[in-house]
Amino acid sequence: MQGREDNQDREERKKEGINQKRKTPKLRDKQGLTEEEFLAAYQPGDYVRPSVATDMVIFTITEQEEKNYRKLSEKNLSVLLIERGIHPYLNCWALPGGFICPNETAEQAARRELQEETGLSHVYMEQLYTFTDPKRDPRTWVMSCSYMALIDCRKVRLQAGDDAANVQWFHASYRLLNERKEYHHTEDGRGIKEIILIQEYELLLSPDKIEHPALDSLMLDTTKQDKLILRAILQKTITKTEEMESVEYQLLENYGLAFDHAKIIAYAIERLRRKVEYTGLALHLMPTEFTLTQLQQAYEVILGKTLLKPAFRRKISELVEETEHYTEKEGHRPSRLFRRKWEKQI
Amino acid sequence: MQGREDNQDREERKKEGINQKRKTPKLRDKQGLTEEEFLAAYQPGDYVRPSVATDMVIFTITEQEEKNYRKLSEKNLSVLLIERGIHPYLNCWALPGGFICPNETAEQAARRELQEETGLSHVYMEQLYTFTDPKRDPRTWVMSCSYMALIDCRKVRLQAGDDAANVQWFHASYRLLNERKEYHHTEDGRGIKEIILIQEYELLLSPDKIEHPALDSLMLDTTKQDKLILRAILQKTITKTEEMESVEYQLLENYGLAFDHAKIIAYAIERLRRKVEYTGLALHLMPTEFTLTQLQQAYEVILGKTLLKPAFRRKISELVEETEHYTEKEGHRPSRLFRRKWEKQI
DNA sequence: ATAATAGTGTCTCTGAGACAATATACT
DNA sequence: AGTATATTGTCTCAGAGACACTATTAT
Repeated sequence: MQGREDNQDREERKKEGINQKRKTPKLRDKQGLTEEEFLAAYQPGDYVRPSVATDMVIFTITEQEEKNYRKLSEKNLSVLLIERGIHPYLNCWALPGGFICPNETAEQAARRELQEETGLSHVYMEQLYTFTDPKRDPRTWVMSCSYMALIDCRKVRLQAGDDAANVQWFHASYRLLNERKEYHHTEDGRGIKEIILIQEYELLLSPDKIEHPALDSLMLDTTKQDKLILRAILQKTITKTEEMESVEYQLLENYGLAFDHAKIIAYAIERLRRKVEYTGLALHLMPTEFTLTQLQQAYEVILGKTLLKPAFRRKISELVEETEHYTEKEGHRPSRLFRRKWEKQI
Repeated sequence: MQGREDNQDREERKKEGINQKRKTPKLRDKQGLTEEEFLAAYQPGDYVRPSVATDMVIFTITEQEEKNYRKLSEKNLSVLLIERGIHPYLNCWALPGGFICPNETAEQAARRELQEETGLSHVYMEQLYTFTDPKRDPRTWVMSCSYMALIDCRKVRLQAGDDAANVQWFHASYRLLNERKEYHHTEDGRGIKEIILIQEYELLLSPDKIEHPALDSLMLDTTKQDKLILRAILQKTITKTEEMESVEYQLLENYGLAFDHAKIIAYAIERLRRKVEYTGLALHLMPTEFTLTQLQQAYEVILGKTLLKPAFRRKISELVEETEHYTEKEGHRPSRLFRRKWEKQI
């Protein structure tokens, strides 16, 4: 029953509370109850509560096979999506996720989901944002506590979930299409009251070519696959006044993506781009041993711009350490393999 | 009733969904239903849902009166707390906050709460983190979607809430007491499997001296006030392995603060310290016109260290602009007043 | 006059940006 | 041999840190 919890759970809560040293337990409230008595008598109110789900934006770097044996393969920033087998948004693609159970934290729920979908458990993960628009789910009131995970897709065996839906990496492209500014002047016309910056971003998600053996079993129809491009237009409105500033996202168009997941993905990409600049976040996308050029390519696909090699190497030099291994059979000079210098970074 | 919603709400949801261009509505699922039919027949499941509240960490800069007329007043970073008049945590101090209603977003709920408590509506606010430990509230399953707000306390008329509890600014001090590292080696003893960094932080909250006229009406007993110092010891555990890293907070001691609010405040202070370094966030704590020294003091109390004047002025020069006003009767050379250059920062 | 802060000048050092030059395996 | 990438070197310029010096008011 909604809001009802078993006695064991109640007992545990009480212990938790009492274990924290505090003065409250002996105090009596206006009804003359101690905290212990209050909690024993407590009945959760019968008002409406939201469902709370976690949605995960799982990033990885995928690569496309090159025809020229000498050239390096082109890299992409990719996101894992699942095709929905049920209403609402039937046959649309959605982020992996699920409802949070009463005995777990949101992070535990997210890790459980990640494990089910990819088989991975020890990966980098961080909480992104909690989306609470009451109309974001057409069924009922559902909040989404979103997470971002960074993984190396080579470690993954993709598994279609119980609901027999497809799972697929989608190459993500997120770019600014246009922007405009509005200046709202004060009544006397002498100052500025408010500035609004309106930007339109395009989010494109196209299925990655299947090169991984584990994906063959999914038997996706390749001809159909080429036409499948998910597309969303997001309007980002930044409002500034002297006192405050606020950012708001709106979905102007949305083709093939479920719920507000285009918003969540856009938010994740923005966060990733920002954090990559000042942390070693991108290293979580790499295999154990990698070349510096591979790492630079990862940075480049995330930031959407090319970087100068010497500057890049200087910047990340404290984050990596040399191994004694080199690449082989690459059609050009072999390059040294590096690994994460994770021990030092604490 | 739990999970039940009225028809009007159902209608609105349906429209929202349909307004988004998508292919789903015509599709039929395995039961042969279109999305419209599915939603019309949809009954929310009768499983347990969490309550979701917002908690707000409202920061401001308060100042203590100096005896020496020449010296500048000492500044503090302060947080607004409310004394609880009911169980649980009766007579403990808590962050302002409340439950989210089904017709509003978390941010709207937070702004509503801020308005009730301080009378302010247009202030800087950002979502912090969603705390989901199922045992964080001894009553029942309650998640907290936390927000941080930055305000100028001179604009505030503090109002005791309906539950007749006290409202008070608390000077916040948050500092590292000690840290230790543990290295867990691999079985063969040749490498490192895991590094754990354990830090203990002390969070102290002491009531600010009442200097604001609006606070006089609260008639706090000053002798009692001096003894009232809230104190929490937080243990921050950072676990690193080659693949992942995770951060966990634990409350080792907690005197006088309700729930896990010490964790939320600590998280907010850490976020504020980080963001102040690379944004103009601190400007939201200032009055409309301020001296550069005042602004520097705000930075200093947030970061907990002194800054060099010329370097500081260079760094924030793009964020502020001159006015024609000067301070007066200060016992030393008057200083120019500046204001936020908010129009340019977009 | 003096205490205390306001405001500016400048020297040094570091780090990022930009371009150049050399090295090397694989077909 | 030729190609494409690997790797290192260095010049310049901007910005942060550090210290010093001058200016100005109320008591």
